[in-house]
Amino acid sequence: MDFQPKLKEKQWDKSIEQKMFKKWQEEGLYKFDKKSKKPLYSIDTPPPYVNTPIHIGHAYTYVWQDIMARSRRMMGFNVLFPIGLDKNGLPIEVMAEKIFNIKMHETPREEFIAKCKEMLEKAGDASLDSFKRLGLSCNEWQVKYELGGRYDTDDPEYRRLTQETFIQLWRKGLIYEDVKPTNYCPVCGTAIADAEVEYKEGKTKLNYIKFKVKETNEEIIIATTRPELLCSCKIILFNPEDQRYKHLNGKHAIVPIYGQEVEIRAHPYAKPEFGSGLVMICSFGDYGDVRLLRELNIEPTYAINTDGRMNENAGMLKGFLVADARKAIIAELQERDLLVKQEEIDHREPICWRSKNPIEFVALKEFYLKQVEFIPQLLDAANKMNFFAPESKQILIDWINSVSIDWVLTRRRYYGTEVPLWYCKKCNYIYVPDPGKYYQPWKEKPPIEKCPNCGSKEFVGEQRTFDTWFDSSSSEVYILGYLWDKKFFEKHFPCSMRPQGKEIVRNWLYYTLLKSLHLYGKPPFKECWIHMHVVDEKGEKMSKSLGNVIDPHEILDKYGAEAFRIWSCLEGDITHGDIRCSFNRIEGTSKFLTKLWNIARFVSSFPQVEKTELTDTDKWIIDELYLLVERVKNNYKNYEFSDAANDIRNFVWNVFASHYLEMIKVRAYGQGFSEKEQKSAWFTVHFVLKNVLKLLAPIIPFMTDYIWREVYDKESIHKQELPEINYRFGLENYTQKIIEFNSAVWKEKKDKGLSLKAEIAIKVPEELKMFKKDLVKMHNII
RNA sequence: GGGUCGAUGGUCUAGUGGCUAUGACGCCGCCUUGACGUGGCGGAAAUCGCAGGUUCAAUUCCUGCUCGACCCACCA
Repeated sequence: MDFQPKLKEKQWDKSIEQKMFKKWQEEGLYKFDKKSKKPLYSIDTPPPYVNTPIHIGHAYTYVWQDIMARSRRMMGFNVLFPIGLDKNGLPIEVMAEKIFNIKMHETPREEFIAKCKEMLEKAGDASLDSFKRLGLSCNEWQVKYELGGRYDTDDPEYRRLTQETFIQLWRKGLIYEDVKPTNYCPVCGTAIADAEVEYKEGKTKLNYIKFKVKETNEEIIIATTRPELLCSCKIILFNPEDQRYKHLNGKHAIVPIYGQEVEIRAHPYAKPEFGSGLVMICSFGDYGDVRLLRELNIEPTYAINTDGRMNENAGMLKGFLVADARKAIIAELQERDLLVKQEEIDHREPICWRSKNPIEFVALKEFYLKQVEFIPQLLDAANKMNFFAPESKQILIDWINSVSIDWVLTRRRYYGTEVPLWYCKKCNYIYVPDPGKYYQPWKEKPPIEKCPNCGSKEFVGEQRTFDTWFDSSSSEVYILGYLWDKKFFEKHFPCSMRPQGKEIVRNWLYYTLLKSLHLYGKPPFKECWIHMHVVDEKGEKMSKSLGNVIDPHEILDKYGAEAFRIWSCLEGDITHGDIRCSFNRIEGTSKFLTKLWNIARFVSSFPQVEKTELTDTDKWIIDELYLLVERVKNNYKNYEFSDAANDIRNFVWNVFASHYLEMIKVRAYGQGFSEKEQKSAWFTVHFVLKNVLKLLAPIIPFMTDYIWREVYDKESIHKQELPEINYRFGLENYTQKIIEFNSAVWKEKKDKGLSLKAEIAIKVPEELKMFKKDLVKMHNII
């Protein structure tokens, strides 16, 4: 009998991948079925920034999300797996400013927005192409405004949702307006949230300045890094334990140059060992100042304006930029012999996460969302979500516990979701529109004729936009169809899964939790998968400045998506720690693809037959398969894809191929065995292959589907469920012994310089007697 | 400064209070074996980050340190 494999080529052809992807799209394989009776599994994927190409970390984590989607689909869930693109906020504006060489605040708003759109248009959807090459099984790639649809965060519909959440929060009394010292980036020209503040290590000068004590006329020395803020000095502190200054308690100091009298007081904030042990508290030099003036209930004097320049409170420094003001005041102090010395010190400066410029504290009237008073509820809700890995939950808990002021919602930017408010020109009544429409108050009239309060017909539209995280933190509401199918939303909220990076727990996950708790009274997700980072060979973060960033396109071009996907599982588990990648091994891990391919080729050369009475060897491998299936299904359930992949590889290569297939080869060819025994082998090889393909389908979807369709079925493997093995024979304990025996025979032949086909006289151990016939034929034992 | 996590052959990983520490990639040697040389068999290669401690016994438990990642923080 001549056996012809159904798979002709000797290895996987990666050019098939994109053909398969196209076929999947044509078939609508992953389209979301709203009417499905299956339980829903919804994934709130992180929308990547549209204008930056995806890097290796993205590729890795989106592949893992795809494995989540595919494995849940094969576990019988109706999977909602939409893809979004983030097109909101500062990064878009900054990019547009750079490309067109314009300044936002010097450009008419309409025109600036048009420029942003033009830029986004040009940038295209490059990152989506990468995702398609990786084979992600998202429901839709282009269709918008429906369940499973692709979305952009600057879609008018998305913005309508953002505005609706604001209106609801407003009506619940959770939003208020207040003047507070606010983190402000003079370069971006906007208030920024605590979560947007970064720190930069650097050197700065600590200036020792002479003050006079009013009551005693004695000279005291105060060290400061912010001499330009002398004008806003409010109080001077020393440590209660500091004997040097005890006598000054309750006395007053006269601030040099400006002459205001400020109290001197004991307070533990002052550290005796720093500077002179005396610290001046200004409004505001840093977070310490903000906290202390709040604590001591002292009215601040703001010295810096929103343009980053000193104001009239700074007297002679008025109009200077902060950095220039510092130079000028130091020169003035030297002139008047008030500067004792300067020391260079290391310190950490708060900077804006986007512009990387130092932030200042300025007085701004902004809208706030209440969060501080909800910390116990937030902790409670956080604890109701299931985290993978469990220890990741601590990142969220720690952040919640550190929240100390409410969330500043408003930004003075253009390319963002508008705050939907109008103000009555006459009586300042704040008009909040009904939800249901996307509002642009800066260029539209309000949807009412006259002020409900005073009857005036003149309104001013709100100019500000929201913090981008205010948009992002409703993504799970958006994808669950809130805007288009409230019933569906209500039935399926909370969302099943939030996959995201550990670095944005404090904003994306936290803010989503906050809004969800405020609006729906429960946590937004059932499960959160928090991933660590892909780092370079040395364990260091990949960044453009270090030049160690790896573009996944190189790998996709060279090895294909399947190689990348199997590598991303075999390389390690990004849930528990950073992944240190070394790409010289991607070639090695992808060898498994070739092995699997050839196993399938071999198996495909035998006829597919009905189950007959099985031989013991066949029963044994099915027992092994059963155990594998149970372990892998459990791995999939718990998102342990690395364990699953390694386990499957080990079974397929080191048990099934190396031992089982070698043992049954002669029988499958039918030499010296009955037809019944031959058919038992035929049945078993296909049975194992079919189930192995199903187990691997979430990880390597292209190749498994290709083999499946060539060998088994016209319909995609991705319509199958994970295997359910109903046979048990109790023979799994023999595996180790079989492997040992075979290895011993091979070694013996090798040691004797014999060909593997050569006859050999060796005794099959008594305990392996049930496999004796196969073993004898396999090794040509005489 | 504080917290969390990580560190196992050249590389990536498994693992455990106790025989000669798992597997893979790479490397070296040998081998056509009716799927696969993108294969098979064999081999070399690790004082399990460093220094202490607990224990009869530690890679595994404890303490300190170094390095890396992430987060937090009020040192002017």
